[in-house]
Amino acid sequence: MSQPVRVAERRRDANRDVNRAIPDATIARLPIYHRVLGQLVESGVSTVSSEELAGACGVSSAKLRKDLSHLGSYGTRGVGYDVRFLAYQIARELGLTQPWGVVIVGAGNLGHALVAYRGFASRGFEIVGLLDTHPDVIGQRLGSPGREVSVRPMADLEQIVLGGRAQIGVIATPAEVAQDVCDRLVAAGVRSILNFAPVVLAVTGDVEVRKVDLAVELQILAFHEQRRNDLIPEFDHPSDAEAFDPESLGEAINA
Amino acid sequence: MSQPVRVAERRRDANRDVNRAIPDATIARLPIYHRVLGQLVESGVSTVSSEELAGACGVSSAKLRKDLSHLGSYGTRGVGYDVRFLAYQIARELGLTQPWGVVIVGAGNLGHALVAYRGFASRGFEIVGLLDTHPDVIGQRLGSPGREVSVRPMADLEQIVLGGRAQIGVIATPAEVAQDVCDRLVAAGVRSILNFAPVVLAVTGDVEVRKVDLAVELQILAFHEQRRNDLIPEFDHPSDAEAFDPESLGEAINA
DNA sequence: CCGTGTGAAATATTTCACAGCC
DNA sequence: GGCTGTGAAATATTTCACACGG
Repeated sequence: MSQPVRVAERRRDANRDVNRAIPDATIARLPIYHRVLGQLVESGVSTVSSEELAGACGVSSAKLRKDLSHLGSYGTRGVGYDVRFLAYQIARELGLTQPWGVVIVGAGNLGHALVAYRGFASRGFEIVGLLDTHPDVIGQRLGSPGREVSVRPMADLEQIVLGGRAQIGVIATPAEVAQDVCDRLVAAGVRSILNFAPVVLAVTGDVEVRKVDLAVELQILAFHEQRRNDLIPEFDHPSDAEAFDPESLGEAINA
Repeated sequence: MSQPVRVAERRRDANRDVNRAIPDATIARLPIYHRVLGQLVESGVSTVSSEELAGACGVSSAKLRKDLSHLGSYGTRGVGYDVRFLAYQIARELGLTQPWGVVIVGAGNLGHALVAYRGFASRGFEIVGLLDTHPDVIGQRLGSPGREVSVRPMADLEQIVLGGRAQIGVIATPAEVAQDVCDRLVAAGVRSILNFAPVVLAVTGDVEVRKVDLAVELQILAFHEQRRNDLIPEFDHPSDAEAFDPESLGEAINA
């Protein structure tokens, strides 16, 4: 997706292993470590070994140690890691020690689910805008009592982003309009986008797009499920000659 | 996540490169290729080169060709790929040529969004159950006019799965109950699980779990966003001495 | 010619295994 | 003695570049 990342030279913290690229694979696991560390804090655990933490995160201890070694030497040999201190170091590496503004486009079921999601605010993400085109939902108030968000018209997008409030855009719209929404977000200055629409977004190289695609995940599961069944003799699959009908295919693939 | 996969020896199709492991990285991209091919069919395109298809999928043409080479030789040198034929081959590899039953646990906002998702049925996934514990939502009818689903009580889980209708389970519940739901799904025979709850599920080795985690994706974006800002001198970050307060940390991490 | 299919090279990631430090 | 941090080895994945076939 994106290239491994070189830490800026000007960082001051002597504790940190400066000028080292942190692998993407590691970055993708840090949020898990961070979440589990938070749970350990709540359980009153103050120290944890790589073996224990790795177990709770579903990774090998060697992988965990290697991942953490990219951030610096935050453990104590013979003892383990201080849970709170390690959580803080990971949070800082991920940028969770500063607030991020998120604008969500699309207030359908998915948009509602996102607004309802706890663990947003606690990690420094604030929903600074929730947009939709549908007159019926505009003006609706969502969210928990403390953190209410009201649905605003799409026209407010530029104002919200240009006001410097939103660094991250979330696309929770139908696929048909996702590229348009993406273009408007980028034009307004958003450089980080999380896309839930099942389309490949076209963006310039300086924009980071991550995508979450339900259908993709299900299909990966289906592949493995099929494999499991392949080992069972009763199962059988169509061969080309039997099953490939070039005429009937096609339109059926898309929704 | 899971190990690369060895195709079962008994496959008959002479056209296929038998007994080859297909890399996980390739499997993860096949659904994208499949979806874009479907769009090409709808556009009336009948042949496509690796360069064109790769562009539409956001990958390099070399990667696309290598990926497809794991399935077999389905292109024509000097010409490209037959769109419909390639779509079918990918569909078969992914297991989309057979129907899959999906049981969704949790009929909150996310469950609603999943039921509303088109592109479910068109890829052979049928929602055979939608479960919730909340008395208010049980009995509710959701989904499009043709494909209606009504919310059933959690107690129906075993009946649905043991009836052989559900091969895939989707967990769209609050984090607190996700492990319990997972255990019940597995006990009833489900071996493929898609988890939307922000917890690391503990399962035995024969169960495939994939997870979709909004917070993780946002944090990865935040990391890259922070990096971008690191290159701008005005920005600065707390050093350990200034910002790490072991007392105030902790409980704040979790939702 | 043109574009696929693929060995070989280059990268990236994971795993091993143990030296080093508390 | 125990557990971290890390070089080195093993795997996995991507990229290169070109032989080959239509």
